[in-house]
Amino acid sequence: MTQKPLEKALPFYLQIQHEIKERIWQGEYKPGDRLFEAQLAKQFSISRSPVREAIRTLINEGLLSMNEKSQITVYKPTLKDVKDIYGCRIALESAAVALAAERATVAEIAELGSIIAGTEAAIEKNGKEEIVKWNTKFHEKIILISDNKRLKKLVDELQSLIYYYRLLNIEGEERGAIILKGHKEIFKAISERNPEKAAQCLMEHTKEDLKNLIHLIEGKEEIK
Amino acid sequence: MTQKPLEKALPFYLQIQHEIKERIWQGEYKPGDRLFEAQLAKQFSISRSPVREAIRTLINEGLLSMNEKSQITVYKPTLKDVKDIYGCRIALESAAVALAAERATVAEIAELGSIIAGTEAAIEKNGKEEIVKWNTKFHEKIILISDNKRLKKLVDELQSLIYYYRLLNIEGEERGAIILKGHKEIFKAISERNPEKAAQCLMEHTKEDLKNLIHLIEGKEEIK
DNA sequence: ATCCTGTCGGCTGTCGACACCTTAAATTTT
DNA sequence: AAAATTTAAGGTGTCGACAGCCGACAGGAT
Repeated sequence: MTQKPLEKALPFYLQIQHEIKERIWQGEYKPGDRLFEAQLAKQFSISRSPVREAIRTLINEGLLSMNEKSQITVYKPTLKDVKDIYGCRIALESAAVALAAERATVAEIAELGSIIAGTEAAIEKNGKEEIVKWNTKFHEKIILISDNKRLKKLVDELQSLIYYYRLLNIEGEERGAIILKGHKEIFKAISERNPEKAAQCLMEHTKEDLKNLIHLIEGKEEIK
Repeated sequence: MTQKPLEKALPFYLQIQHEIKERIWQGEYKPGDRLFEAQLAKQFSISRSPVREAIRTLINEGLLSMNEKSQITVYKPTLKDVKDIYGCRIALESAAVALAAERATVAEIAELGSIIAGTEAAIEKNGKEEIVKWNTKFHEKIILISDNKRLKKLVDELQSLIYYYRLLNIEGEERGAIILKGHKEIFKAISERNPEKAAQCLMEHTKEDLKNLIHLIEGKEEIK
């Protein structure tokens, strides 16, 4: 009789890591903000060691950056950076969708279908938060179907770098509808088992996204 | 077990990081080998803190891995892993080469040409080490031309994960020639400013590489 | 002999302290 | 008053120590 293993509290350095990431995503720490080991340690009432480790990991993931003088700041994407990241995402995700179109099981295709249904419902209600959630789900599902963990990790990391803009991207009246249209095309191509077409659709869909995003960013003048 | 003296210039944790990476690449630490913080610290005559940091970073880069019990081992790629990694590389590098074909300057194309010349010379001399070096240079140059730092970082990391096999891949009589042929085709496509063709060539070239690599790995039965 | 259980040693997670570097403020010098 | 030099403060890099967890081993009970 197997006994469920007792849960062990996560080590501090992991908890801190998640907490800092959360704060960045929530906008509590803004791009360019400087962070201090000692200060964080005091805040969390722990020593600097776990804080240091957490920071190191986040630097590796790209969410924090360290200059020559070892000063830590919150990652601040430039416009070129956003474009570069999207370039990578397009490359990786279009490869993923091509794989998905080849190897998706009937059940998996059905799941994708229900995600699209969910998106439609969210658009009806005009729940922007929710639309974003379904949108994310759709892309994640495709990567899952492609069954390539390495690919998933890379996309996840890229995604988290521009998490700030996730919500931005459904500003504008028709964004939800446009995104849905793109997803439907991709879905169709997968259903038809047409890898090239699926990749093509996704590429256009994502480029469209990027274009919109750039437009919004330039409008806001928040990054140059 | 004397240690070559550590330079004072870089912080310890960086030196250790490089040293460990080097040892993995040199085969001193083999896939699956376990590493111990305290032991390494003693070897380098420093405390555990910098060692810990170095290990953390290498874990993030994927060269080391940590199990549930926090034990550190050298990354051991599975066959599926190698395939996945190549899948990512193909996606990223073919995107890179397409960009390169669009925006390469005349000077850059010339540089690529001289790299190919270097490869030919190396093949003449049958210098396997050297062939590998030129091969790497060719791929790196393309990525540089594509002018996408993010892409470069991702490819570099993937590359380092299977660094073990860099030499493996030119085993076999005609490998050098085959690789060269692939490079020439890619080069031609870039010269013609044909992104699609360039991407197509690179994809086939890399798939060919993977196929050969899998063959060799399966022959050696070193990883399953 | 087999099975428990208490003990020991090894290893990681965390801590507090200190040395050192950089930057900015304060003081002296011309 | 401006420039140069010293001093102070704030932060990072490194250290040695300790606690908790885990596996190995040994000795006693069945």
